[in-house]
Amino acid sequence: MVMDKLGVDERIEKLRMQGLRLTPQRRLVLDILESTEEHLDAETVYLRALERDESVSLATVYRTLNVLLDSGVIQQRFLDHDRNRGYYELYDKEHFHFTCRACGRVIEFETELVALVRRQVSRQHGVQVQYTGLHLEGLCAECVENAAAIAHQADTAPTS
Amino acid sequence: MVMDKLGVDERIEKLRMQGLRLTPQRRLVLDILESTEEHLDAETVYLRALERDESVSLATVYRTLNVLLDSGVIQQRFLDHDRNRGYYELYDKEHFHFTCRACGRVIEFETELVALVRRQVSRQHGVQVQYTGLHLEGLCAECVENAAAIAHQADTAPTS
DNA sequence: TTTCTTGCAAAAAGTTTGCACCACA
DNA sequence: TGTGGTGCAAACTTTTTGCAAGAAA
Repeated sequence: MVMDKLGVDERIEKLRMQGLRLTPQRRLVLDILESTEEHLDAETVYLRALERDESVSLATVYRTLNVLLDSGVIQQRFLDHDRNRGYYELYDKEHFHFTCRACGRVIEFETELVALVRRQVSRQHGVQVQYTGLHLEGLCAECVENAAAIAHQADTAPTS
Repeated sequence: MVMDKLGVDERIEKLRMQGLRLTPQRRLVLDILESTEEHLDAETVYLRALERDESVSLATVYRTLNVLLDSGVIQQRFLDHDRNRGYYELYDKEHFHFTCRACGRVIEFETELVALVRRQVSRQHGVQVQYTGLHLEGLCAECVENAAAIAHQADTAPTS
């Protein structure tokens, strides 16, 4: 069974069907998002686009991202807690993110519990859920140890 | 059984313990957040603050909100999907939000499933979860009906 | 009285937009 | 060829910051 991952072509097809033109810039932005596991902010997409086409503009990147968002080909997430900036990624299978507050690493995870939450909320409030954003923050395995060490220091070195 | 809701005084005590000064402005911002069920963006807090003190500045509101955030007295959420702007609310019992995409209404809900998610992710990835953001979007009960009507229209009015 | 906080205004940071030119379909 | 997309620069929105004056502790 093939992943429910769409190829670039299928996404492009999705755009076409909406009467959108297929410009090199759009192809480029799509390809950038297609070829990474990361969640990129608009500026990063722009910088990567520049590497392949010196003449693209940031405005076009933003416009393209919005077009792709509207087409349901990509999605936008707000990952940070201290910086309000959108991050973009392909609209593939549903997954969620854990951000390490110490090292900034992002861990993706899946969970079937979210489906339960949706059902629960739908039933309790009569709503129809179209989007679920679940985002965890904390310390990753590596940083937990460091934090433990720091906490210990703090313990032994009391007032100031 | 009394709610685990903190009073203004307790929050203020929390600030004091961190060596922060208790200015009228901070009291004001805290009181504004204390006396609403809503999630306010910085500008709304500012506007409400102005009603009681003509001389407060937006900069102070932002600075105060950040101080309160750092003190763990309030928390910041990103609720919108199309407008990236921070919303602030008291750090009380854990709850989550559903935003109606049609009318903008925000419904708060609680769920014990989130605790399960945390445990699941902690176990699977060895991380330590410190914050959980869960945000649903969709249509509220009222808007579901309207949407149904609109969808029906779209069905009967095909190409273009 | 010392240090932290405020107000003001200016600057940042992120995103959108008007307009003339350009290129997909 | 015509409509929609692009680049550029300027505007907009949200948030932060430098600095001198002001006020908690």
